Amino acid sequence: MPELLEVELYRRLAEGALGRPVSRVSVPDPHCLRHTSPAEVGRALSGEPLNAARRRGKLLLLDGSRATLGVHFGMTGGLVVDDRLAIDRLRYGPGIFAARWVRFEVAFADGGHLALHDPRRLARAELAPDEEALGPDALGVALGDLRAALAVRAGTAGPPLKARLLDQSKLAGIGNLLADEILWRASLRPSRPCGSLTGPDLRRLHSHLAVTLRELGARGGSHTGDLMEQRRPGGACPRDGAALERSVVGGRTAWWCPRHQR
DNA sequence: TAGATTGTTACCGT
DNA sequence: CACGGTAACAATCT
Repeated sequence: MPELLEVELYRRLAEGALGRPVSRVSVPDPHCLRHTSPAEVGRALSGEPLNAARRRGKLLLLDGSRATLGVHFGMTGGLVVDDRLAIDRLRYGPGIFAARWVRFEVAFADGGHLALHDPRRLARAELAPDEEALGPDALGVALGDLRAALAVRAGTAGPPLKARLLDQSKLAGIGNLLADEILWRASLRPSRPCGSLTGPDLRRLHSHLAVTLRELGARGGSHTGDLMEQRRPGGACPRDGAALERSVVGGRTAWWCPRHQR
């Protein structure tokens, strides 16, 4: 998915859909609904406008007067409002709109609409999502909250740092690309045990996390990192030229520099 | 073609 | 039990 930066773009796009009465809900692919049915979502949202578009981590929250709709975008999901697709340059996605990829759609009385678009079918929509199951949002996270997110039981090494950064219940919004970029900038190995981080390590990680989100947000998304081009076989560290290593951490592919990431 | 992909979750093991 | 690794999900691209 779309990591936090992409979902924030979707949230801004969704603001254009607020205040417009919902006329009906259609769900071309009911597979995308979790814990609910097309009829129930229709009853929950029809007749009233959406009042707010919020985000927590990678979860988009659309508040109606009677219910809140939560949208997860999976790996390749996007949001469409009034036929405008918020496109990410998904490396493995088409980056184009196709009607058959509209999985869920809210039609407004004024003729416009808001739709969940996903070539693959990993995106999900649900009513009353459990927001509290997510950790604090990574965007703007305070040092103390990051420390708490990375805390481990006394006397244990804890999980690999990257695995914890990807754990949405501890810290919400960081995905695979952002994690690699942040760790590369902070000179920390993805496999570094959380429990081994020193005070200076933690402060360095916190500042790089904040700067990375700000910079990549301004550039246009999670795929605009300095490491992105080299995340491939034969890739070299943009900082020191060392051959990048590839490994699996937290169930995802990690690319990192064995020379400067410790 | 085989293998990879910006995510989440059920399940299994320690 | 808490928590991490793994496979599955699904479709597309190199």
